[in-house]
Amino acid sequence: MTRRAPRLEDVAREAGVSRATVSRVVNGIRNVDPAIQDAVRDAIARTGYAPNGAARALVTRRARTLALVVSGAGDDSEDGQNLFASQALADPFFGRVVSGVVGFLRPRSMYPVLMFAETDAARRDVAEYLRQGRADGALIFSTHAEDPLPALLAAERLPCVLFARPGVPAPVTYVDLAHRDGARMAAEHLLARGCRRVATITGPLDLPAAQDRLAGFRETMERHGHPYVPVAEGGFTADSGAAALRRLLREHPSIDGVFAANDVMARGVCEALRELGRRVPEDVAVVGFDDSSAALAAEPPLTTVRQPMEEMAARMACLLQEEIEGTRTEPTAVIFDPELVVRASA
Amino acid sequence: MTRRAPRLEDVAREAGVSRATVSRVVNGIRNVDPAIQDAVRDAIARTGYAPNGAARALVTRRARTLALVVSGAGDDSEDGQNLFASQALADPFFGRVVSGVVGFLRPRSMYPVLMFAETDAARRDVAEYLRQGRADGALIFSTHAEDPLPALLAAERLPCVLFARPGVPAPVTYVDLAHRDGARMAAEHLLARGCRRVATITGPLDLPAAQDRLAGFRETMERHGHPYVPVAEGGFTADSGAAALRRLLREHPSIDGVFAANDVMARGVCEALRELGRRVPEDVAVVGFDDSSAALAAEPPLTTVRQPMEEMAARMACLLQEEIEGTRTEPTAVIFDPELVVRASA
DNA sequence: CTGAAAGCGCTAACAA
DNA sequence: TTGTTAGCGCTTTCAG
Repeated sequence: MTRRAPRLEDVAREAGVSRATVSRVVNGIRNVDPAIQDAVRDAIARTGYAPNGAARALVTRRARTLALVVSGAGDDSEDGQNLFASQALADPFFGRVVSGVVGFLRPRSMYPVLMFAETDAARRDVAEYLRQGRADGALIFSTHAEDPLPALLAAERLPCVLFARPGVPAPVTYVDLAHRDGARMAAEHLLARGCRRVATITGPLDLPAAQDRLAGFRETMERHGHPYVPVAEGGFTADSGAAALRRLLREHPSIDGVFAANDVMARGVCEALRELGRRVPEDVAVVGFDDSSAALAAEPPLTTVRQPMEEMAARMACLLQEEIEGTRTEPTAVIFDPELVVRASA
Repeated sequence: MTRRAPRLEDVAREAGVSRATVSRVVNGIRNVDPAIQDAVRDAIARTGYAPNGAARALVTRRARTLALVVSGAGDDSEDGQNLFASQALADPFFGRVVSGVVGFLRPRSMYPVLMFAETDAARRDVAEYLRQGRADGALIFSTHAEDPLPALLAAERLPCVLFARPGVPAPVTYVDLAHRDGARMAAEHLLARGCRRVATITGPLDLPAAQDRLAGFRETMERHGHPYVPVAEGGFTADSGAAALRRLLREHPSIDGVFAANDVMARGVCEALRELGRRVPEDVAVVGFDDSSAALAAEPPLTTVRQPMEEMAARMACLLQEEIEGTRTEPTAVIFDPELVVRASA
């Protein structure tokens, strides 16, 4: 006795009205007699009706679903496909992104579909998924600057919004941070607290964000009379941060301040300093970037440049919706302002 | 000139066959003349056809989508809704789960929809989403034993598979680990390496998994002549692990081995020990549980009981598909075997 | 303000 | 082996 799920028709009969009227009530369209609205709502409750998503999507040409894509730049060298997912999610960055996206979507009864696009095949799958209309658009978070996905989707006119300015220029909407301003804040804070021999550990320099943070930091240091700043390149991982710090100290043993281009590296820096017997912040002050969960997990908690990830991710979803609904047709860029969060490390 | 997306009809005309034939080719159904198959495939390529997901879902009554639900036990006390998502994703556990699920789904051109169910309202939304047929079933990962979601879905006969035996008994399929066996391995390893004053830090004891790990550990210790084992309860967080260790040491200063019921706590234990000037493993050996990313991040890397999360998650997806397709109608339990991974901490 | 009716694009009987 | 056709359940003109 597996009874068929109730349809609009059933509710209509129960309420003594037409399908159209029930549909109007379900979709909150005005111009329906309040009394009838109540009757319909009763009938819905009585029958346990739930509108069929596929039928609705078919006629409205909208899945009411967005894809959340974590995208890399790899080719089809297959192995490590599984690793990509776990590594991407392990980034403390990710939780805040999802939180922001979900915060925007949930009130709209929408939920993100999680996709990984680390190979050519996976990228084609993302495009295919969108073409099938299973998702209306994609929120793209690239781990590499050379990610070909944005261009791929743009070429097919599939709606998408990127996190961060694309490395390969493409007519695409994106959300980004004023990285230079953030780096400036870090520099000024270190100088204000009295640091005079300050170095910086950058992210991978093929990333625009890493370049901008470096440029902003240098700029500000120069303006304050420090034209030469020791620089070491890191890879945004804790180990790479620790290694970069050791390289820096070898050349410049008297460093008293470090700006690391993300919190994860800054945390590595703090650990390395502790091992070397240098106190943070007394001997060396450390400033991170992002204000990710790594900032609080570090010992001591990091002074850092906060990137409002939740709002940025939510805004991405909002921009994507506009693009899907055709409210906006031209690519746009929205740049958020960073904020200095002072904790114990500097 | 926004040309309408090509439909089955267009491909059929292009290939000079009927819609049905194109449909058969698209869906890989036999009994189609190879020559015609080629012609159809050509036509598909020429037109750039992609089957409409909604239309397909409408007629097959299947969305080809699974929900991946992270579920709590909270009520509607609203605040911290956003926190729930980021906290859940911050768990090193999560990356492996997603990796396993995606590994199973991707070859089937399926992708998980990410949902969070930490309040009554959110739980109702999950049920509604399934009732609408926007997803065919749910993979449920509960953070609390008292999670009401499984029972809610089971009552509506909505397909779902749980990670871990439900705290509230319900006729639901689930995947779990032989926790007792895992704890036994930990105990035997500590004893084998010569530890004689061994303590354990448990997870929240309302969780069946935490209870089982404790029981298995005690059982084995007893069998080997250690009827009394100091126990402290933790909360599966690093801080709670460190705190529990300090409590234990206060009562039992000469402890030479600790079994922590997860890696995150074990990591906290290692840090606390280091601060107290005790070496790991020379002074105190530490064994964790899970083999999550925390195990490698710890200093030293943790000896731990591996839980094959990826396989378990993949199996959940598989079991859910069976349930959706009606291949299996009775609730089932699949229990996985743990494995001891020996690293530096014990 | 409400109802009748025409599809949305596809699959799956059933016929040929 | 291929084609014809009847829906899947809903939204949305267009009449009334």
